[in-house]
Amino acid sequence: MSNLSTTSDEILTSARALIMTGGYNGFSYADIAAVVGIRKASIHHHFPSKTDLVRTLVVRYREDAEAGIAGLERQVRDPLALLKAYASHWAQCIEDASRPFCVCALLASELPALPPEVAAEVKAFFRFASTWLTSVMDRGLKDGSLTLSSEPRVEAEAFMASVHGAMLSARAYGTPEVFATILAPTLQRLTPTAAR
Amino acid sequence: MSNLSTTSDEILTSARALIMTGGYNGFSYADIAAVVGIRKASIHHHFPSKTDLVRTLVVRYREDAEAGIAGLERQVRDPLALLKAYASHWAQCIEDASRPFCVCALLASELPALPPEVAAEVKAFFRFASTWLTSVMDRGLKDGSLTLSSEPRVEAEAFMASVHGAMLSARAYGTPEVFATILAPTLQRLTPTAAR
DNA sequence: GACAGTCTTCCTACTGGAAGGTAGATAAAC
DNA sequence: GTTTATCTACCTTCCAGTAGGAAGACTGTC
Repeated sequence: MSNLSTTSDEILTSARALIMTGGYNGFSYADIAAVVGIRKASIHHHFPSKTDLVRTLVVRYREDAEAGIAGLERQVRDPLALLKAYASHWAQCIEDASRPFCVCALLASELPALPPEVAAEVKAFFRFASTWLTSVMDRGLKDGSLTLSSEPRVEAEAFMASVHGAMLSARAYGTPEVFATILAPTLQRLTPTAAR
Repeated sequence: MSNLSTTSDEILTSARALIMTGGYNGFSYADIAAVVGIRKASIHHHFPSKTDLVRTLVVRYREDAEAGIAGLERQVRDPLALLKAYASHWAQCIEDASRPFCVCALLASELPALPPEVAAEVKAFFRFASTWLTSVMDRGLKDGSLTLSSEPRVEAEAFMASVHGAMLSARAYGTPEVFATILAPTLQRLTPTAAR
């Protein structure tokens, strides 16, 4: 059982990287086969259809995100610090080019053209991220560690939009630093005056 | 000469709509042919390759945007009002589903997988939008009609990121109103205290 | 004003390759 | 001896793109 799931993991990993660069229609089974070193047909053994593959990948992506957030919450308590950690996590992923774009952000942009099963999982990712960020904003409002100018839910949506938009700009300009540059004033604005 | 360019315009218009829903690899010449009512081969007469077609489309898209902005600048002088007009233009496009997504935002997300000629034009669009927004922020800073918490250029990038991110969220949730909800606090923050 | 030649636009018919996916065999693992 | 993972070989459909021709519109010449 030790490496029983290794091949399917490799398939998912390479598919994730390929989606991150070109979206759902930007890769094929042949591309994955070339990376993993197996034949196209073997991929169909693990994932009967492309829809299965990408749906599984998005589910896994969300589970990884949930685990990452849970781990972060264990280490960091302060709401502002949580938002900063989240932003700098992405800043690092973009700057070292390891994960230059959010899989679900890219898929969401193509949402109307996606198989319904995949679209549903992408929407679920957005709901998860929104729920978490809203809870962070809520805690920040209650303990005064965040300065909100709107309801927590609206602040959460605005924050997520900034992250996704900043990601897009970093890609468009080809300058990863733009991400951090854009996020800085957003985080600054959420910081209580006393802590500045 | 009256309708000499009509077919090529129809091709560009339908291609734009198709790109807006599924990106560069989300449509084919066959799709356009079905919409316009001509054969695939006829499209190649107007646009020899798909790269030509999409490059032309993006150039046109930017020219249209430039003309739209120029028209807006003639009608509206106040920087804050300009930003509000820009935001509500998109809010309307998204809500009436006429232009549910920015062509260049979608293409930018697939940037690494795009033909270089197309990628270059997409980048040019981002530079144009950024330059214009920076000039608006600059004027707002100088005449005091905007409250900036960073340099004009950074504010401009942050504003553009919010617009693109809000667009994405509206699409992901399937709720167009989210766009305006996210932009509201952004515009609020830029409004001078005296004018609130 | 008629004719000839050219240009524009669109057509049918086709090509080579890539797409997602299937059938069925093989061989090792449990 | 069944299950798992992989293979070769193949299928169908779709893709971008090409060749070559038909029909009409435009243009220059007599």
